[in-house]
Amino acid sequence: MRIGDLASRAGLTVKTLRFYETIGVLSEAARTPAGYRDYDDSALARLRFVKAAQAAGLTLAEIRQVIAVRDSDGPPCQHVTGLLDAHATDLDRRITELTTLRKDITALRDRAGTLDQAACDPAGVCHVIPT
Amino acid sequence: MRIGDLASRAGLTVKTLRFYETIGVLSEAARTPAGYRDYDDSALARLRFVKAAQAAGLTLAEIRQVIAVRDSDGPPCQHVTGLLDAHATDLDRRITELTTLRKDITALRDRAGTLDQAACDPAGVCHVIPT
DNA sequence: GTAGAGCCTCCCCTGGACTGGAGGGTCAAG
DNA sequence: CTTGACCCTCCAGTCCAGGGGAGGCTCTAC
Repeated sequence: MRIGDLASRAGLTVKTLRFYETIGVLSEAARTPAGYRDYDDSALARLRFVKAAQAAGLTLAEIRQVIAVRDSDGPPCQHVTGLLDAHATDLDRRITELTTLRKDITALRDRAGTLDQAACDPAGVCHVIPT
Repeated sequence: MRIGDLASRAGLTVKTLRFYETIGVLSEAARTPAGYRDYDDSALARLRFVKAAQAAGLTLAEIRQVIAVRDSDGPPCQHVTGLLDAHATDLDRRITELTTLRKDITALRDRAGTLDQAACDPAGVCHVIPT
């Protein structure tokens, strides 16, 4: 099938598929005599994996790595679970950070209600944000 | 004071200060006859505000806007509280997304323990990530 | 007078995942 | 035979907050 067919079947754009090829997430396709890319169903399976892995929080660079492991060392399951663990740890950290920031913003917002706008000092730009 | 002094007092780099000037977060400084930037204490106060606003989650583009409002319309307090509210809403959404993703990863990770690595199908790259 | 620290401008680089456009070739239908 | 949809490559830009380094001036201390 041609790139446009594959793109619409996978729910992606043609641009995205060519981009995936350049970064090594999608392997180079066969070509028709005219130079058009010619894909088979394995490409679609590959793209489904890429989408699922992205949904699981993996980056395209990581996904490319996983594919490389699969192609050279066999089942990349251990590598994948390692990535999942790393992402879980990272997510915990980020969620904590964002939750802290959320609380800080709430505190600032609450305090803002008690302030007199006329008392806002130009030197500090705005007293809603304490320096 | 010269740019290096201001940078160390503000806890920033010289590069950062020049960058802030180009994007309009720090106003253009006076120059010595040799062309060196020459700052007064108001620049330090400005930088303190910028850091505090960043810590509150505002982007440099938003901070520049706030400063512009201050310089043309007076106290930007209302503008600032609006930004805080918008960021709070955005944070709530992002925290929800990340928490959902965290749960999904935990589920995948738990399921991975029950899978047989030998049964990992090459066509799907890795069965730890269900497509 | 000379070393070294500090300053200047200018332009490119990063990461992440694409997107847009220019300029041109190919294919199927009418 | 032409129109329009589709395909090709290559270049460049998006967002965000800076960092790196070249090539060249200036200032201070010894």
